[in-house]
Amino acid sequence: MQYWLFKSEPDVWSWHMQKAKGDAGQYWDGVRNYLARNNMRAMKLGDRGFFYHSNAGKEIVGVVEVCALSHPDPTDTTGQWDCVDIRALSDMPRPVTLAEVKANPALKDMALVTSMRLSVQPVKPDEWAEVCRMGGLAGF
DNA sequence: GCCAACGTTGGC
DNA sequence: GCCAACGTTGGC
Repeated sequence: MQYWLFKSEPDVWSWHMQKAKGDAGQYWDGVRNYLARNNMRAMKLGDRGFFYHSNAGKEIVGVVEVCALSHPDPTDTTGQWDCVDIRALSDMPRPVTLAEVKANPALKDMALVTSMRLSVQPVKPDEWAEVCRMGGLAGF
């Protein structure tokens, strides 16, 4: 299993809205960046991801699961952009802020810090475990 | 609202 | 294929 991080502006698509979709999940549309697209193409069913609120928020608020493999983005007319579906699995008991991530030496190489603008990022297993620990989340 | 970082576009 | 101009993202 691999780990990822999905960024969303809460004004556009929030964790609250994601959770309201329940187990059916939601396709992650609107990605128009090749690296982010390629990351989604590499995802497998059951891969886990953090849900991050950019701009307003700047914190990791929950955990999601990939529930549909990469497929054409329904909002794209050019045929070159894809998306996966994700569903909410759990809240972060304590949201982990960007400031906390930056302040933690163990997370200094996290893509959230080094590739600030990438909207769909890979997360290493040790980074995943550390963020879960910081957020008070066990069993993921 | 500003601006730095950085990805994309397009002229050559 | 290089690189300058431009547009967008996202932290502050």
